[in-house]
Amino acid sequence: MPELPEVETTCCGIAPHVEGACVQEVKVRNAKLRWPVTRGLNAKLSGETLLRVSRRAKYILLHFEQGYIVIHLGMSGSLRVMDSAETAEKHDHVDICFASGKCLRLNDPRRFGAVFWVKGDEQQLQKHKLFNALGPEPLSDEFDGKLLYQRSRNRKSAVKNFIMDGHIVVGVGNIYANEALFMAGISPLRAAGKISAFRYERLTECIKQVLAAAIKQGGTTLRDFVGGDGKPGYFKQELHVYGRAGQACTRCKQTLTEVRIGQRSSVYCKACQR
DNA sequence: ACGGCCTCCTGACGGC
DNA sequence: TGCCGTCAGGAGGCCG
Repeated sequence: MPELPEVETTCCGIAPHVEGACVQEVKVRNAKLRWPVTRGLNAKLSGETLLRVSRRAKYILLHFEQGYIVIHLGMSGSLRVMDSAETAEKHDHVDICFASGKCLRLNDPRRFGAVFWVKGDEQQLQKHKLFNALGPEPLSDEFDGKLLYQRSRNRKSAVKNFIMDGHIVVGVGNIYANEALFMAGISPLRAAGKISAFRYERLTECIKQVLAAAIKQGGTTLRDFVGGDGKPGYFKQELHVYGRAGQACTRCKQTLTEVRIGQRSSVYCKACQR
């Protein structure tokens, strides 16, 4: 499941191959993604230059003169740069083909992903319903312990849900929420409003650390995002709790506990996390 | 404003 | 071998 590090790595991986490229054709084989793929993309973008690739939260932004193609990978999506002539396989839903003969191809088995057009400049994008209420980027200076502390006052929800709420901070998915809470020694079940400023400082640092480590590791797998051989692999970062329910805590050896918080699997150590 | 649940979808997996 | 039920999971939408 693409988490922020995979999305970031995808952006970095594709950017050198598509920035400055001229769109020849946009092929939509299946428009039924999370939302219908914007109609008329081919007519709108043929002949236009892809100016820049960037990212906001887990949305990948392809900048054009008149607006943005916004891509979300959902749970199972991947983007690769390949020859346009390469036969499309099952779940290859959208191609953005360039005059160079290369294309950007979206594969998404579960179709929780999205491809849509937002007209206008950056200000217009910011005003978009999906972007106007987003919290800061987790790796930015704007995201700090003070912010988490202040915004969590009087909140009764579990801290794990709190840090996964994109209105508070973007890009913290299930895997890294679990890992950061383990690293910070905080129970995922603890009420967000009952955590001290001191512990939020620590949690903030842990979130930044796990994400930065994963992104750094992603840099070594950049080649996976280019070419037709297989699908991009996600990072096999050493995980301390996620997916390890029933196994021994790497710190104290006690058996890790699994609970469901907000329909999501959460694994933690009852001894190390309070 | 907040919290909790629902929904989209398919591959993987377990049971028989 | 095959069929069927079950489940995960990002995150917006909706309801109370």
